[in-house]
Amino acid sequence: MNAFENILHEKHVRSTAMRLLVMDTLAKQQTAISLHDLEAAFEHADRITLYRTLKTFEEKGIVHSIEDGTGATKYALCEPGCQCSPQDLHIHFYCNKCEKTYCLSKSKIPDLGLPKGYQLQEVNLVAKGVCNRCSD
Amino acid sequence: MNAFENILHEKHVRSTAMRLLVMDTLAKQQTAISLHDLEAAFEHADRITLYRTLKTFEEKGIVHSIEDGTGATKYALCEPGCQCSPQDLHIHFYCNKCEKTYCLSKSKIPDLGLPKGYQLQEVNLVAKGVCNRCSD
DNA sequence: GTTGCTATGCAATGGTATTGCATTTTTTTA
DNA sequence: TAAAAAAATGCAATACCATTGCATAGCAAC
Repeated sequence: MNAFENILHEKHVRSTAMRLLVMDTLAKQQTAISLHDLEAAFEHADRITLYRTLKTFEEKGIVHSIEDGTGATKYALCEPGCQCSPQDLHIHFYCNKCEKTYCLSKSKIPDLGLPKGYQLQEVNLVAKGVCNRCSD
Repeated sequence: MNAFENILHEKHVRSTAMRLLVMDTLAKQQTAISLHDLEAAFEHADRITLYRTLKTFEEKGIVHSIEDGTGATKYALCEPGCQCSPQDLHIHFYCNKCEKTYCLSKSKIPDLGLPKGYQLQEVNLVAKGVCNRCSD
């Protein structure tokens, strides 16, 4: 049983060939990718199956999604130990030059100081600008 | 010349009946609204004209847009003096119960502490949970 | 008043997200 | 092990939001 199978088992998601392939593909990315990107990484995979795989992964806390404002939701594998609670979440950075969305895993979301009465459940924070690779 | 006409003039946008109506409608909202919502506020307005009005307003810094993850971009009037730079920006809050998006104008975006080499230009921060009206 | 630019309105299109249903695969149970 | 149940997959179809092209109307400058 390899690492991916372990994760699926831990998260109570059945291990299938397709799901392992998707995890493997996501793990190889340097950036968060869209459904379209994921589809392009396979030769003969059905878009809908990939879509539902991502949705299942998201529900079960295997990937997190990012609304980066491009119109296409991006997905990336969660870090080990991530519960997807606001404290676990990190900043995402969308580069206006290379048009990629990066997980800044080490930059956690700062305390937001919400007004009284607001109950925080999730945070989607996307910083936009020029990434370190493009700013030379 | 009323307040809205002044703003349009300052921002170098021509004052038209349609644009003044849109500003008026936006000013009356307690929340950021979508193009669809805006359309519903008028009886006989063309969707595309409203779309382009919002786009023009956004370009000229009259409104700001929020990607709240619902799939439909939300718009709200900028505060007086807003330059839409990261320092001016505030947190948005999407309520999972009433499904509305609020501008928390007094809650500015905290310092993000981006890694070296990342140049910040814009920030889209949407906190999600239950708003103070729905949490009683 | 005429010319030219801008705004408006209608039509059409493209892209992403999502659901329904039939079929296959996997798991459970007898 | 075979049958039954549950879940995953694949194809088709759809809904919704965003966006562009083009023709017309309105305003502004000369």
